[in-house]
Amino acid sequence: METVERLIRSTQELLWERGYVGTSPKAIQRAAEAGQGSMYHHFAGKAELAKAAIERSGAELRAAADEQLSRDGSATERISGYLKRERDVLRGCRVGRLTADPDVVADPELRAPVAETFAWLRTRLAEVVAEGRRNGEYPAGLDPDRTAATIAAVLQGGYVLARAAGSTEPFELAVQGLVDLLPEATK
Amino acid sequence: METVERLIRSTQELLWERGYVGTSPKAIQRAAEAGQGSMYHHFAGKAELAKAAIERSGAELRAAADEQLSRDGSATERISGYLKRERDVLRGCRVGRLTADPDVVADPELRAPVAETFAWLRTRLAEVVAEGRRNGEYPAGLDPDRTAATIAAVLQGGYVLARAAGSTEPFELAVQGLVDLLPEATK
DNA sequence: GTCTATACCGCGATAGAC
DNA sequence: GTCTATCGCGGTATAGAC
Repeated sequence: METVERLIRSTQELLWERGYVGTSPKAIQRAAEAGQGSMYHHFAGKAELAKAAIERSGAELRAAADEQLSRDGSATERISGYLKRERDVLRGCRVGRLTADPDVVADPELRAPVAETFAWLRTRLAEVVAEGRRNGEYPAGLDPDRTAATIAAVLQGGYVLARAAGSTEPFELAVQGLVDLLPEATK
Repeated sequence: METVERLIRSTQELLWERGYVGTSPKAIQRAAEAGQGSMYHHFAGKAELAKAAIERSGAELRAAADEQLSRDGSATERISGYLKRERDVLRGCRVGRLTADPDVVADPELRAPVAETFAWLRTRLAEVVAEGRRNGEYPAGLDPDRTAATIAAVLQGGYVLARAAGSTEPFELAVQGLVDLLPEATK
């Protein structure tokens, strides 16, 4: 694999694990098996490399979510499938995690890919809810944008509760609790 | 105010803002207007001080939540009141934020107060849901533990979405979306 | 493109004076 | 109890050789 690629992937992993403040150029170089000079040749500094890594992680999150949400089935089936797909719950969300980092939130260049990822996700979820509403699965009164935000929040919050507990259980409870609350098909 | 008290409160603020890795003893001393020797006289080190600060924040979170959840009103009214009480949404949750910190999650001493806080919160919310179920407000099939986890997750996830967007809007959408989904009183 | 050397600063803590 | 001095280490980057 080329150096640039190794640098980006190593940065993705470290940002996921330790966040932006907790990730040093030196640690990235070690993980990527790249030298100091090599890293600074390809990237202006930590921030620029982080930006590339965050964009990559955002793209991967979108692809994975879209894969689930574009399957066949009812809206609830697709949403439920997305929520329950295999996840490394205790590692948390690689994109959502970054919102805890003040340096990421404060820097427009770094926050942008995070913002875009969740904007896309909420829009995509709202489409699925709207489809369910159109075909009579959901009542006309169900607001797609609100429901989409709730679904995305349960996931992100589920990670928080799981990491707090040191167990995947609260995540699974939260997800199942949400699925329970989704309106049943009004056949 | 006494030195110890100033140290704890300053640490609470810094942990909220910058997390554990992002908070240095020097920054704490500056914020608390305490000297180096003073801090190390009262606390063995950064970890011990952080533990005291996290315990304090957890106690404050529990008190604030209990205040809302113990009011008069239906279960949905109390839950809704808790979700919609005034919050500094863009600052996020001072306790939930810590789950992003690998050093906190890895250290049992630091994770314990975080775990206990959310365990308490989920239990308290489950009580409210169970009360709503007993008095006929909620159907018998509604699972209190699941629903409680979902409510707590929506809050924590709402913060994540809001910070990602740089706006409180996704938080408010997620909360309202959840309230919409809660069963209406079967009168 | 990648290497090594160098720089400056802040981190987290200890030591001992007052 | 609080102060200043000191320590070893790592963060983040620049410079210039190869």
